[in-house]
Amino acid sequence: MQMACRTRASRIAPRPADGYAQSMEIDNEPVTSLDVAREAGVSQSAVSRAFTPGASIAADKRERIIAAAEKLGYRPNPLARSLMRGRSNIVGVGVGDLANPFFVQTLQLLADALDRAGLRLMLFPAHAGSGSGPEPSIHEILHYRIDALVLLSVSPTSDLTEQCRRAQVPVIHFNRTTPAHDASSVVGDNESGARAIAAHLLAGDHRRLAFLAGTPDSSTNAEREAGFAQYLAEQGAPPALQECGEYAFEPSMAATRRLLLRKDRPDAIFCANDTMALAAITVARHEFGLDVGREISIAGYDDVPMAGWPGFALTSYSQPALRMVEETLRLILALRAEPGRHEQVICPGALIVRGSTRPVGLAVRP
Amino acid sequence: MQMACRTRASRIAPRPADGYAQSMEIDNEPVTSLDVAREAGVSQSAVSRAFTPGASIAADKRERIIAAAEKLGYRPNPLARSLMRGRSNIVGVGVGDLANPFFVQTLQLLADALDRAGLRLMLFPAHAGSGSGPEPSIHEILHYRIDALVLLSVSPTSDLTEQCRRAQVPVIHFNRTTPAHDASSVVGDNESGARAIAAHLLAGDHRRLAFLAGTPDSSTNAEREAGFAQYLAEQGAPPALQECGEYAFEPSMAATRRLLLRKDRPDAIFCANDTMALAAITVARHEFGLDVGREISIAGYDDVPMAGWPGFALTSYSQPALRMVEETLRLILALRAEPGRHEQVICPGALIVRGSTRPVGLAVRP
DNA sequence: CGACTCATTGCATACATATTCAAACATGAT
DNA sequence: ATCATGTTTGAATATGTATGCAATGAGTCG
Repeated sequence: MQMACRTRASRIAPRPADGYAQSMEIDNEPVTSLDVAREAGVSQSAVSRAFTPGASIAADKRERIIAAAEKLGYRPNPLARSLMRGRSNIVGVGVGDLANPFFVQTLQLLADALDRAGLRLMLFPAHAGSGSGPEPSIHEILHYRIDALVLLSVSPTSDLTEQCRRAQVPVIHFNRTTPAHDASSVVGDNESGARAIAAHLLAGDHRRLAFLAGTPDSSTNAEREAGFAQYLAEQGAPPALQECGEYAFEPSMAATRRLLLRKDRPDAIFCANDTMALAAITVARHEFGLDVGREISIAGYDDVPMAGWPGFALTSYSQPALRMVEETLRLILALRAEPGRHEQVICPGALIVRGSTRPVGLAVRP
Repeated sequence: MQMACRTRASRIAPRPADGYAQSMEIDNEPVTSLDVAREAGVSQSAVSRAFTPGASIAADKRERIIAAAEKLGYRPNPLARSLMRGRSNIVGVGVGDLANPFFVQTLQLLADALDRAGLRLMLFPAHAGSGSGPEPSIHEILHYRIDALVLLSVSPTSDLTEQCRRAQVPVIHFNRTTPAHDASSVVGDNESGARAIAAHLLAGDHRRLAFLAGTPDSSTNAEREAGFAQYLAEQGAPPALQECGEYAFEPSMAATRRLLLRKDRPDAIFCANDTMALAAITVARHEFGLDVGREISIAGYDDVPMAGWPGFALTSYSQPALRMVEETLRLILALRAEPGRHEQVICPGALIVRGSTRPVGLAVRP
């Protein structure tokens, strides 16, 4: 049972008698463009123009207004501005699973990038509960006249896609493509990456490969699986065993157990992301006593920071998070000029070889 | 060098000739309360009241309006609503370091909780670059008439605190207290937790304890350090060695090396959070070949999900993230009624004993 | 039936800004 | 000096909703 939380409450001192009220204790009323206009002796329109880049206003007058604004502590009210302009400078970001460190990294980079670009980030949960789709809150977020909607590996309902099209809100899928190619997307080069992993494992002289799959209906999983299988087929290698770990830790532990309990136990496992690979290493090492990197090879995908920890030394194919975020930002800026357009961006990664896979040329024959 | 990203662009088909335009292809113009009013044969005020809980309107009329609204796909424009009400239903959330899994977990829970409460989450980066304080963007966020500002372990500048007070925006510090107690806060019971860890380590019959500190100027670090040191002093144990890991992985690896290279190597390390403890385990095991949990004990703080992974089995003191988020939400709702008030909430955790510390009663004497 | 209360209703206005329009103004060319 | 051209300017209006106010109507009680 949970203990109750301790609480200590207090109040701010009441404001002093009205005689002192002129001292700037509490100025609840916010300062508006009209206040600045009066202070600078100009019209409200002029104040607005002073804060609108490219607006028609004399340079000296602008300076006078800016000075008055700073004196009063004025900033244009973003709500009123958004209402007028029909555009809010807000970007909606839907995130499903923050348990995957790759998306955490992405979110942090995206928050920084948007901030530098002067855009606000509205975060909302979009749990891809199978078939249920994102929460209803996303529909309200659309009404904020957002500049764009970024979905971090979230499957959208067709209803949502339709709503965005009608509201002229560009949708950018991050790390996922849509079957219909009816929206923009920024993804890694999943097929090439999977082929690179396959080549690396075959070169390590492994006999029996396995593929630990992620969420079956995701495009990343489909592409990684396809690239892996195709390369094996091209090289005349037997097809890989397969289990599903759903891109999550616990299910991947179970899936790894199933693989390692087989009579024809695989000697190499390619996991469709790093989280699953970390689970596979954990099970192989601590439950089966295997020497990962010698008796069994395990490779992942994403190259999250943890993959580099000495305890894992995970061979992986990197996804360039920073580059992908930069491309996302570029798309956001480009698409708000042309909402109807869409663009698919593919960012190449690189094979990162570490100790979790057997080095090429050092095969251990029984 | 980074390879260029591949790109594939396409345009949506141009809208059909105007003869077909009445088919609902693109309705750029959003539907307003006035449209609904006309459809339902009422005034605009009535529509507004139909969407305002507690407003004075007849039940049957409300139903008729809701029906008309659904038919037209109407939702009140949140920007206009916020402008009128002087409150936006938006909560600003400032986050410094998402490398700490505890804050990731918190952010996810907070996003869910706010969403269920019908509040929007505006995320902004607040890198606690020593002395520089949060980014300037936070000042603009204040102008959104946000309901509250939640800071996830971020040290605010006094300037920011002052601005929030004047704008009547309640500030809630998560996992950090302010020296002046001039704002609300939700924290774990750091002192008790540190004392529990100390008691556990002493009971394990350790001879030489060390404390791996986090960011020196954070309240969490100060409290955990104080609780740990006080308990040792009370029990007559010698004071702990000390190094600083800054709550981050790499610096903690270096700090652990320094500790383990000493002639008087400690046989137990209490790390001020789990991230640092994972680094300590990694170094002890892979660089010094130590059997963690027998030859050396390592304990952390937070009990993040990774602490439970079999590869770490980290003894830790849990911070109840869900409970803390619930309290934060309660505070948000309470404080927007009384902006001047503030409240300190302390949520107790629990000692979670795993394999990374020597079991009590099984001391290995040389 | 009259006076009273009370819940509804619509009109008008406020929220804080951006932008259209026409007028004012300056500039330069003829 | 005249005209054409182009830049500034402020008044007016628009964005989409919430709400104060007075008026309407329906009951209720005497």
